[in-house]
Amino acid sequence: MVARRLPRALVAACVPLATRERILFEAAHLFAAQGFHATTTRQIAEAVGIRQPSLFHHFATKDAIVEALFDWDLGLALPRTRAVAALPEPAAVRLYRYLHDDLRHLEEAPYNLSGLYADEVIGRPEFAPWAERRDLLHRVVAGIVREGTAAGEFIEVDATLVSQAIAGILVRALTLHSGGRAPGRGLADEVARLVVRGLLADPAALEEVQGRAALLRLPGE
Amino acid sequence: MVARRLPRALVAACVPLATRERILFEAAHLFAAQGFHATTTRQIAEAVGIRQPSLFHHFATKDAIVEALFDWDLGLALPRTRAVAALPEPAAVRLYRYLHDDLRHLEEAPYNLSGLYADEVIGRPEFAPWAERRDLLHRVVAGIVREGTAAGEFIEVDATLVSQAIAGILVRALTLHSGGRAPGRGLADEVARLVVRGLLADPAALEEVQGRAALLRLPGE
DNA sequence: GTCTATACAGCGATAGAC
DNA sequence: GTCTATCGCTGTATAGAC
Repeated sequence: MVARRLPRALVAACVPLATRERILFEAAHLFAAQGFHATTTRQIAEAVGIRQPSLFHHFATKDAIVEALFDWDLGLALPRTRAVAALPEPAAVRLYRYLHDDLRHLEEAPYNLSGLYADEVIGRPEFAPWAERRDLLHRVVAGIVREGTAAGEFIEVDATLVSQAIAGILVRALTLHSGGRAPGRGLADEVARLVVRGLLADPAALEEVQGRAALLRLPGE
Repeated sequence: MVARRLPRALVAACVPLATRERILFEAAHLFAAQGFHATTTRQIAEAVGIRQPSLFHHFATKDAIVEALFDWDLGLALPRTRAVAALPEPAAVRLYRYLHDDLRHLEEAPYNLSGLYADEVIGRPEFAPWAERRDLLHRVVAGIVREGTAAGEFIEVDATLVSQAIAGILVRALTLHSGGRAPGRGLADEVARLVVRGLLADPAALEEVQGRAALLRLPGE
């Protein structure tokens, strides 16, 4: 799947994707820019280059488009995060690796996913299963932070607050990235360094943490 | 204005506010929970206890409600932040004070403002003046960070990335708070400590920074 | 698989009585 | 200042031809 490593604009311009994929691509971008409710099915259809009713041949409802995007994102991120969290490594290393991988995943995504995690979307009762999975992911992250504090690696902090702050940073960093920042310039490492350094009882340990995180082998890789 | 220091639920239940204020209060909460576009004028009216057309006696349009909320928030935060940024103090002290004051402002707000800063609202062309003011505030914050790095107080970081990360944390911390966390439990200081510690070249200086920030006297106080 | 035509519900906003 | 009644528009989704 080399397409995921190319700049999004190139993908959109050159690669002849299936209509279903192009709907997901254009819908995600419009959701990110305008919000879900402000984006009409007519706008999505126009961006794809088809008529509005033709959308409904590929997705039964507008909500189904959102579900497909959630599935693509959380369906991958949640198992991977749990795998990282379960490794027999220091909490700082696991947290670093989680941050790095999540940011890379968002950076390399063919879709701009930053519009999905606003309360107006994921907070709707119809999407409650996805909200649960997101909360579960936050709890896994909070668990790593709590273990790090207990082990003396991290300072004393409210782990829930930290996991929420991380969620806020990730969404926001993504917005910045999709706003034109060159991908691959090290955003993933830059953010991971910033967050982990702020938590480490001994910030001088950051370099070793980053090095060990980079060497981690996840199950199935 | 002692009402601002009471829990919001109490305010809503006991204090007989003017209709205009109650519209702002209920609209802000609905915008935060559902998003702007998903919130209908009928829902706002129902929450206030009047009929839908009666809203338009107090606000000419639905957008005018949003404008009033932006004015209440940014109209106060922007001048205050600029005043803090201009003080002859170390960057760490100014950043700490900004974070603390902004969080207190959000905590004590009679309105839940977390719904306004989603792209679907502030990104709309009609609200471009408010987006400009928000961006200006971010640039002021980035300026403090940049000065801190230049002075050797802060580590080497991308100041724009940091200001975006801070924006993400603030919105998210607010969501957490409005979700039932007890106010006044030190959220403002907890978040400010976390962020400033992550930036300080010498994290041990945090205690002194916090102490000096608390003693800062702003012009006109 | 895409089209034209259209159903039909819900939206913001207005008119005018009280 | 609030009400009832209603307008005009836009939204999602469907029907059925090609």
